[in-house]
Formats: sequence, C-alpha cells, structure tokens
Amino acid sequence: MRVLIVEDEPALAFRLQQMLEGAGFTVDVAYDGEEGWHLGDTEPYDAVVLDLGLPRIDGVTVLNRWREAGRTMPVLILTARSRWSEKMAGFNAGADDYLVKPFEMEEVVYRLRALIRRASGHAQPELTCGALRLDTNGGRVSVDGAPVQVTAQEFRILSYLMHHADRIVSRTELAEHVYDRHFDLDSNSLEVLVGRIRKKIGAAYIQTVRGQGYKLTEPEA
Amino acid sequence: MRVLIVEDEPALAFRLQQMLEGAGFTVDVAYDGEEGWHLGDTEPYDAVVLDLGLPRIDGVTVLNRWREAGRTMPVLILTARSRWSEKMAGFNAGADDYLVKPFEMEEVVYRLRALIRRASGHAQPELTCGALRLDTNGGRVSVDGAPVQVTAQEFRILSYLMHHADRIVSRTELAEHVYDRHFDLDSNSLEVLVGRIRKKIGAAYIQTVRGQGYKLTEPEA
DNA sequence: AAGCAATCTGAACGAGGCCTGAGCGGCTCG
DNA sequence: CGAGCCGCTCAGGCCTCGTTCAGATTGCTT
Repeated sequence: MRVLIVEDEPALAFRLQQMLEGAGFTVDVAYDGEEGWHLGDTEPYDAVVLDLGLPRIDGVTVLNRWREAGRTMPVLILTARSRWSEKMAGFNAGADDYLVKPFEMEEVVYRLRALIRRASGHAQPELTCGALRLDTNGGRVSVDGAPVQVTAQEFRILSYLMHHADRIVSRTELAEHVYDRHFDLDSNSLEVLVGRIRKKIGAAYIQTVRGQGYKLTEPEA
Repeated sequence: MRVLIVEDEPALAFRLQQMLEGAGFTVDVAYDGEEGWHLGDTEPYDAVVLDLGLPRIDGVTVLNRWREAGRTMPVLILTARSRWSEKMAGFNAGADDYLVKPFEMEEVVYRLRALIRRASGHAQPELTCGALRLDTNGGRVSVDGAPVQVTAQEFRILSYLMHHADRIVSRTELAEHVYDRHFDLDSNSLEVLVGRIRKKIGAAYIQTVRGQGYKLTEPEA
C-alpha cells in the first residue's frame, strides 16, 4: 500500500516515514501544502497523512481541493490539541480520521490500515479468500490454517490484490500501489514476485487475465 | 466497440487510450478539432469522448457539425470545472453526458459503456438472449449460468452482436466496429472467430444470413 | 443435378505476453 | 567482515491469441 505524508516539520515527517516504511507501506513525503496537493492530485495513493498547519497552502485547503477534484482516498489528519476549529473544518472538507498531537507513532499505522481496509470495503483486519487468509495488522499469511512465509514485497502485492479481490488489477495499477513514484515500468519484477507468491499459496488463487492484469479469486471447488 | 477520443493534450489522450483499450474498446485518437470532426464524420463509432477546449475547431462546433450532418453516436464531453457555459452549449449541441476534469479514468469507461448500451436500447449492464448472458462491465459470458471462457476479440464480436440482437449485422459493419481503421477487409478472421464463438456458446445463437451477414437470436425452443 | 460462390473449419504459424530459473548486488544481522 | 536473504535483471522458452490458408461444406442458381 502506498501512502503520502504531508508534513512540514522535518523531524516528524522523518519519524512518520520510518514508521510507515517499517510497517510495510510505500511512502512519498511532501514538505509543504503545494507539493502535497500536487502529489495527491496526480499519484494514486491508498491513504494520506495530512498535517493541517502547512506552509504555502494549508491542510484544509489542500483537502478541499482534492475532494472537489473528485479524489476519494482516505485522509488522516494530524492536528495540534488547541486547534479545535481546524479539525472541524477538516472533517467538513472530507477527512476520514484525525489524530491529535502528540500521538503514538504506532497509532498512525493502525489507523491507516483501518482506513485503507474500510475504503476497499472490508470491516475486519483479516482478509480472507477461500482458505487464504491475510492479517493486515500482523503481516501474516496462511492457507488452510498453515502459516505461509512471505517476504515484505510479496506481502505488499498479495495485500493489494486481496483488498481488491475478484477484480482485475492491471500491472500498472499494482505497480503504482506497491512501488513509489520512481519505478521502472518495463521491469518484470512484478511477474517474478507474483510467480513466487503463486508458488507459496498455490497457483489457483491468482489468475492472469491476458492483456489486462491479475485477478485474485477463490479457486474453484 | 469502437470509440473516438478527441483530446489535444497528449498525456491525457494517451492515458484515455490506454484505459479504454485495456477495457476492451477499439480506439482511434484525434489531436485537434478538425481531425476529430473528420474522423467522426466518416468512421462509424459507437461513442466519442470529446474535449471541449480544442485547437483548430472547438469541441462544441465539432459536435454541432456532426449533429447537423445527422450523426447520432453518443458523445461524452470532457470539460474544465470553470467552463460552465461551455458545458451548457455542449448539451444544447447534443452531448449525451459530460465529465468535469479531473476525473477518475474508470469513470470514463463506465459512462461510455452505459452510453453505448442505452444507444442500442439496453438499460441494464447485463445483456441476455435466451440463456446467453453477457456482462458488459465484468467482461463475463455465461450460458445457462455456466461461465464461458472467451478471448478478448471473441468478446468484442459477441458483445457487438448482442447489442444489436435480432438484427442482421453485415460482415463489414461488424469489422468496422471490432477492428480499428487499418483492417484488411479480405481477411476471413471474422468467420474463424464467429466459428469459435459458436463452438463455445452453442451454434444456434448466431445464424448466418447468406450474402448479408450474421444475426444473433434466441434459439428456438 | 451440376456449377458456382459464399461460408465454414481444422491446422498451422508468427507475434507478443507471460513465466521462470539463474545470477547479481545490496542490505541486514550476527 | 562474512553469511544469508531479498528484490531486481536478464535471457530463454512456453503458451495463448489472432490470423492465414487450404480444403470441405452449404445453399442458391440455372
């Protein structure tokens, strides 16, 4: 999953980035409102962490512009305790959740995962597809109850596919959500990784739709 | 189904083309109003995506000319948020739907499919003919509830025939709507593909009307 | 009923998409 | 500093799809 952090204070931005990357997210960072707005407008993020106090364009405005332009990704707002009115403005502009500073770093991770899950229509932190099971919080995968060892990258790919099960996900879409913005599109590393995932969970789960992409489905009985 | 994109900004045109081809459409692209007008006037499209801000001839004029010439294919207009009056002019000139920039790429696909369906008199995204069933959005085909695997090209042909069920569709018409403008007319690949479709869904659905074309009908009981 | 054109069909091919095994460089951890 | 793992690259090969072609079949015409 790919998230955008919009935070002007370098130290906090860095800690957030560390935390999120450690948690398995692909992360882009913007250090002011304008850059943040532009990135959120052009790149496909699964979620955004948005500080409200920002140079150049403030957070509420950024969010407003995204929503007006029809961007629907979940946004987690960061706000100082005192700025109550700001928070309300943020909700009105279409924020999905908020955290009051100071907060626990891990809190951000859990909330983001929940937001992303809900945005793709899943209430529970455990995603299942037939006997295949993926725990978004624990980072564990199992088939038929038997744990399956997957690497970080494999987990990202499988997680994205499971969030969008029964839908064809194009190679490009997958790459956009699993890699950051400097990914080489002619690489076939996705194919290699998908191949390895198939070998681990059983080939039947991930179908190839020629010319269009991959589709994760429950295998036929 | 074959669509025309009239869009001067190369990046957007390219993304649209990618998206639509990925969605199974046959796509022609025009990069200015004059070329767009000419193509729309001479080639038989199932739908058109028309940007209003165009060099040489602007979108509204292009649309007006088509309508005056009696061209009735559905037109989806793309417009910037600010250009409200333009949009109204577009509707007056006979646009069928519009999207405000920026928009989600997938939105274009769904709207186009809906426009094409409605233009051929179908309200639902699922077309049926007896026990034969085709899901225009999901790209799935089934007979008697049993899913049938069809290739991309087979799906295009079957989809066109189902959109125009109970009507004789000439070989030429079929070719024009399933291939782009560089198709070799002496090829018999259509016959081969129709044959394969028959083998998959049952031969009775597609009748050959000698000397005229094909007709898709519900088989006799 | 023969002749002829239109259509069908099975086989084969070429292109391109996709997969996979091997190897390499970088990173982490001991 | 060395070992092990991970993700990427590359090349070769497989498999599918759309097409072509030739020969069979159908249906109309005379």
